[in-house]
Amino acid sequence: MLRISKLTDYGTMILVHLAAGARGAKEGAVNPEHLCSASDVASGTRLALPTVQKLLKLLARSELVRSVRGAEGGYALARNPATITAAEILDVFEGPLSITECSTADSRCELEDGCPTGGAWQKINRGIRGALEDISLADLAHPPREFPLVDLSGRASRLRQRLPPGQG
Amino acid sequence: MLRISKLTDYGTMILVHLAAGARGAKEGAVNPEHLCSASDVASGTRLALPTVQKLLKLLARSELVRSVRGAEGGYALARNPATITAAEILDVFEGPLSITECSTADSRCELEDGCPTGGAWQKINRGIRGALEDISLADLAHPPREFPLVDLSGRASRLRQRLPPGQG
DNA sequence: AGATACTGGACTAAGATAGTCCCATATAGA
DNA sequence: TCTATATGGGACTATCTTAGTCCAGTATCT
Ligand code: FES
Ligand code: FES
Repeated sequence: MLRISKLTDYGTMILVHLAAGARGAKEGAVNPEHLCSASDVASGTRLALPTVQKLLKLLARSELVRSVRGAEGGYALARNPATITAAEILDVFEGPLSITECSTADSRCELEDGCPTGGAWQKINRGIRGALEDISLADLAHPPREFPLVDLSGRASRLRQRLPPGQG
Repeated sequence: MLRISKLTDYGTMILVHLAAGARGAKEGAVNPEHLCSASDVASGTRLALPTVQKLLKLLARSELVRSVRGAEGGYALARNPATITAAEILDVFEGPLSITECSTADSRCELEDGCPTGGAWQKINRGIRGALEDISLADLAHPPREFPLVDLSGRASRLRQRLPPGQG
């Protein structure tokens, strides 16, 4: 149920690597200036290099990761991991697709008139999205810690302001 | 993000039709004895008949719907709509798949050692499932009413006892 | 200049999905 | 008993999506 693609899973691993990899570079403290090359990430995550390259290219086009070209170039997180939400990560890899076809903003559902569910899935979707917006990349990068997986009541998330408009 | 298949969406429409259709048959009160044929459901939901047949066959094999063969036969919900959860519905159509490959019970993930996320998606998945277990088919069948889309804190759902073991 | 490393996009194989169709079986009623 | 009505099980195909690879181009550092 409710699968995400492998690519999204890999992409999350890569993001976590970037979040944690910046730490290992300089004596324990996080160094946002540190750049990881695609090869670095591939060996660090044990994923195939071409796949990592593809995903990093995708990430670099998003707001989440910045890149520096040329020798000694590489990738780094564009923002603090604490301000990157799981919902944003899913948006990058899976697009702004919703749980059902008819709940996307732009697609018009031809069944809507006869549909007896009346947007129930849409509401469920919004609730799930709310939950994902309360989980940050920093949470994902610290597995031993229990992160706050509570409360999908749909109230405004404290991280909401980073989201592009029209995707809720 | 987090798509469910069209078939699952259709299947939910069918279930809602069965839940509501039993009502229309006899003067407003729900009649659990009323059987809907596949053709009834197809015209009621405006879905293609072969697709409806396929989905009803699937549903009949699950615990959610019972069937009567032969002339004057048809389908009806096997249980009260209030005791059927959205999580169960997803299980029927999408199988017990989890949000990521490595979070299913039986599949062993070969990346687990090097995986930096340490089961974060699994926890997210469990939370989402908790939310889906708190939404009943009866909730889905009453769109005007606001149903309780709150609290995915992971505590035991009050409907949990109907779920088959080993899928939480 | 030459090496390094990202950028953009094409491309393919494999798998999942959506939808249809056929034949067998069960039941009710004439 | 015969026939119309329905479900049961499964095969089958076209289409879309996914996963993974590869190449030619561009920017930057030494
Ligand atoms: S199927 Fe599109 S609105 Fe319900
Ligand atoms: S990728 Fe399988 S456990 Fe993380």
